[in-house]
Amino acid sequence: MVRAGLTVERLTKAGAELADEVGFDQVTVSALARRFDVKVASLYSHLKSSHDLKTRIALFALAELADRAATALAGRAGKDALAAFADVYRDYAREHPGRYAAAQLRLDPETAAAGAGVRHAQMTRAILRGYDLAEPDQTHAVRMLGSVFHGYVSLEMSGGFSHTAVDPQESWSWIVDSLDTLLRTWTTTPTS
Amino acid sequence: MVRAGLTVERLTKAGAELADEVGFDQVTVSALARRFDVKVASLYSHLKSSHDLKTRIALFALAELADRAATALAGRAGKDALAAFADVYRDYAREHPGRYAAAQLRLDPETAAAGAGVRHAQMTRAILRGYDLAEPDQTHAVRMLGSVFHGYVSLEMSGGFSHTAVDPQESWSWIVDSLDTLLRTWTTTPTS
DNA sequence: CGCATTTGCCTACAACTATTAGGCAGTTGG
DNA sequence: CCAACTGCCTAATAGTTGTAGGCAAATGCG
Repeated sequence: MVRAGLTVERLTKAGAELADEVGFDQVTVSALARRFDVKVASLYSHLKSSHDLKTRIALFALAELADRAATALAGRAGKDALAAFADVYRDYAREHPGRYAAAQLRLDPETAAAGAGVRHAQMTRAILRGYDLAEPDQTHAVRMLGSVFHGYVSLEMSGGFSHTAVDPQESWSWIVDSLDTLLRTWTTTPTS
Repeated sequence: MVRAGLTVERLTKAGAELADEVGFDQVTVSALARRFDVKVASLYSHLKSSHDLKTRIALFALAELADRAATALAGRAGKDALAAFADVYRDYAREHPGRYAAAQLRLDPETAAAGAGVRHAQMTRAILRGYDLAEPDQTHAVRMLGSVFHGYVSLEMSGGFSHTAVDPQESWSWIVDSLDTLLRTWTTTPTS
C-alpha cells in the first residue's frame, strides 16, 4: 500500500486550489480526499473537521494576500502605495476567487488574532503614513480603505457591475484617485 | 392529517428568519422542515431545491432592503439622502445579519436582473442627483458608494473592526462625511 | 350533494458528506 | 531485528439532499 504523503500543508494548499476551481463553499473533505485519491477518513488524521480545513484555507489565503501586499508596498509611498495596495487585493480576488472568498470566512477572535489579519491593518496604516492623519481619523481612514477595497472586489466578483457598460478598471482607477484626493485634502478639510 | 399550509412565500419568510437566527449558510431544507414540523420531502412540492430556497431568500432580502431604502430616501436629498441610505444598509445588516448575508448570494444574471438589484442601483443614482456628476463619473461614484457601504457593513459584521477601540459608529459618520465632501468637490476637482 | 380531480403532505429509498472507532501494514528508532 | 509509531484503511453512524409513488383532504363541477 503506497502512502499518499498527506500533510496538513499539502491538504491546505490543495484545498485552496480546489476552492479556486469549484468555489469555496464547494470545498469539502470528501472532494479533497478524492483529489488525493485516498479515503475520506484518512484526512481526519490531519484535520480536526471540515471547519478546521476551511479555517486553514482562510488563514493560508490571508497570509498569501498579506505577503503579496507587503511585496507591493516595498519602496512605495503615498498614492503610489495606495494604488499598488488596492491592485493587490483586486488582482488576488480575480486570480484566486476561491481563496479570496475563503479569506472572508468569519474566524473566531483568537484564530483571527493569530493569523495575518493584523498584518493587513498594519499595512493599511503604513500607507496612511504618506498622508497626514492623526487618530482617530487614521482609524476611520483604515476602515474606509478596507471597506472600499473589499466592497469593490466583492461586488465585482459577484457580478454586480456587469450590467453597465463602464469598464470596471476605469472605475477602480477613479476610486483610487478619489481616495487619494480625499486623504490628501482631509487635513485641510476637517469634518464638515 | 392537518395540513401545515406551506406556501413558497411562507417558506421563504421562515427561511429568512432562520437565517437571522442561525446564519445563512446554516439554512437547510431539513431545518426548515423541522421548523414547520413537516417531513423534508414535503418542501419539495414548493421548492425546486436547496439552492432554489436560498435564491428566494436572497431575492426576498434584496427586495426588503430596497423597500427600506426607498422609504428612507423619500423627501431627502444631498447629504441627508446619502446618510439615510447608508444607515439603511448598516441597520439592516445589524438587524438581519442572515438576510444581509443572503443578499450577497451570487445570483445568475437573469435571476439578478429580475430581482431588486436594479432598484438599488437606481436609488444610488438618485442620491447622486444631489451632486453634480456627469457620466461616466456617475457610474464610478455609484460603484464607489456601493463598495463602501457593502464593504463596511461586511467587515463590521465579520468582526474586522472589533480589535480597535474606536467606535464603529464614529467611523461610519466620518466615512459618510468624507463621501459627501468628495462628491461635492468632485466637479471642481477632476481626475488628478 | 356527490363524486372526480387536484393538491398537500406522507413513507420509502438512494446518494453524498461528516465524523468516529478500530485495524493493519510500512516506517522508524533503539 | 523487533517494537513502537504513523498513515491510511474498513466499517459504521448520523445528517442532508433529492426522487418516486401513495393516501387523504380540499376543491370544483354537474
